[in-house]
Amino acid sequence: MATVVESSGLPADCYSADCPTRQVLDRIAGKWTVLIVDSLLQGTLRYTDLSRRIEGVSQKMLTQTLRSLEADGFVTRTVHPVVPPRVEYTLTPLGRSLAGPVAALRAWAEEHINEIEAARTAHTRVPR
Amino acid sequence: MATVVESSGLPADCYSADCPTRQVLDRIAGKWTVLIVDSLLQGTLRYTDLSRRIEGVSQKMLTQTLRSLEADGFVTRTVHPVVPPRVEYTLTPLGRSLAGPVAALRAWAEEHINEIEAARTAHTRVPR
DNA sequence: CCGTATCCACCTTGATACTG
DNA sequence: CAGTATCAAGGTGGATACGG
Repeated sequence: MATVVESSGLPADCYSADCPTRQVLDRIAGKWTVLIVDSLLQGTLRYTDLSRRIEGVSQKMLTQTLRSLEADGFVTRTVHPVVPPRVEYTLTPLGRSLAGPVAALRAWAEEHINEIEAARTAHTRVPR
Repeated sequence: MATVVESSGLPADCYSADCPTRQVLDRIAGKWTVLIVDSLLQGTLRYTDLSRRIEGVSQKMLTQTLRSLEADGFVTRTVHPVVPPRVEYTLTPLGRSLAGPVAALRAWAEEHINEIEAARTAHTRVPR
């Protein structure tokens, strides 16, 4: 089951769009995905709950992101046939497991953001 | 040193563009950043080395990505004043440390990509 | 060898209006 | 309540040509 690997640690197909890393990166890079997943980590939420919780998201983007998260198996969508409609979104085990690497990334970001901003300052103060 | 946290695990400011997580996410989400960092993990490379190694990258994007990586303190750029020009790129300690969370993400992606693709197939086969 | 400069096609996002 | 439809704006990346 050894995968083909270049001289670096990166699989060869990571230059193409269907590289697993690329696909996951593109997903979590979206403006709303991480916020939605994080909101659902504690439990099921309704559509309106999400839209209130995630400040600034438009109906279009919330729906669109939820739909693709559903398609990828990260959330389940449950429609209760009542009036008024009641639609609930819940993380799947896959969705919950995504929170792991995202948390690692967040930890790294918060640990190193000062260093990054210092570099930016130093760089702009000496443009050339 | 306690940071303000919402009822979820996500810092409150993660709804804004200057949230550390958002900034780092946007950086590594770029099409070329991960490939460049990975290429430089083993050591210094010249501009042309990078362009040959990273198949499909245009001069514009390679230069642009390297410049912003430099501005953020991830790589150093060394110009040797000779003819023909010799410019070398090297990862800083900060740049090398970024490889950690990225590797975690890659490992997760490769571990779960089958599950994701299975979900996609199941979803398209039952559109409604 | 190592870039810069321009132009352009695409894609993502957001605003707005409407509906079962 | 929980969406869909449509349109417009901005940003990202690529092709191409040229320069020190």
